[in-house]
Amino acid sequence: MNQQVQPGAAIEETLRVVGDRWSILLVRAGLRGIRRFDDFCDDLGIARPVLTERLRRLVKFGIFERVKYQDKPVRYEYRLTEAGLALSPALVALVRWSEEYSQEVSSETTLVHAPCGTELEQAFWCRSCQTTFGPHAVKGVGVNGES
Amino acid sequence: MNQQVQPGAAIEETLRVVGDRWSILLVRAGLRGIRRFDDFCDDLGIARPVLTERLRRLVKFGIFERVKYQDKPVRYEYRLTEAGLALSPALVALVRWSEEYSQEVSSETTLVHAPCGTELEQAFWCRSCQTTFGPHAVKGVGVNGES
DNA sequence: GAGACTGAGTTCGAAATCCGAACTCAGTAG
DNA sequence: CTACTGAGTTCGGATTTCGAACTCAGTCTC
Repeated sequence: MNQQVQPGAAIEETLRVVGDRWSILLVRAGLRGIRRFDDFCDDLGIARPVLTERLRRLVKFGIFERVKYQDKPVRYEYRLTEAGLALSPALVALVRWSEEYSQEVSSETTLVHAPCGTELEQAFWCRSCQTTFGPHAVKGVGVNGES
Repeated sequence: MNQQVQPGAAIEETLRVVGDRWSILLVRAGLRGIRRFDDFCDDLGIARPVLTERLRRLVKFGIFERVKYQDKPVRYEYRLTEAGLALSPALVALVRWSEEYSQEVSSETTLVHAPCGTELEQAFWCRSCQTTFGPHAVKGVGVNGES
């Protein structure tokens, strides 16, 4: 008996969709070009029933779409939608974090700025001030202006 | 039969720590200033045994630290470490995403640049080029230079 | 100094999830 | 006719999660 909307409840909603061990990995696989059921299955080592359920949910929330790619035996594949692609900043942030802080894994991949190959930094950008800034200068503002 | 290291396996490792319905919410609560067991409990509506286990794990992975804040009855609270704070870009990315794509939740909170109050944008930053850029210009580079 | 309260957990059984392995079903290839 | 594919579904058992109630040390109130 609860569930009153907290400031920032949106993220709760999001995590209810994407906040399990697999969904983000599925998005990641999607970004890597994986589309077919069995390929997701093999790539992630996810159990089939779970994959079925997860894909269905991600489709329902508009992150993947189920597209027929063949008629004779009717076959569908799963493609990231625009909303799905838009999750990539979050993914990148997680990859960056794991590179920096995750112990015990040799990060054999680094993210770079494609044109020049320089390792990227992630920052927030204020259009008014024309500056980048870190997490310390971020603040949440509610409709009624509460901190 | 499995578990060979994929490019970007670091994120798997990270999601094993942080990729459940609660951990990210706990970090978020930490960022909002919540520190005590019962407060986490009330704020998130998480079951107590799960909270116990989750906090223990997050401490083990260096995201929270358990700090004694009182002696008489010995009491501990949980504070975000630097590594924990460093998760905020990922959090912000998720909040931004939910603001933009999550249906059915009125986002009553927006993230802004604290000094000026302008709504923030999230971008990647290349130190060499002195530019910001979006996800399209991001590329992963392995130790051996594979795409 | 007896009773109520607090904060930080534990213990418990019931319910929901996850897993691996085997099965289905339509169509295709030889 | 048999073998194979891709995309699932069905199954029983193992693991997690849940809510509610209990513990335990110390404190506060009278």
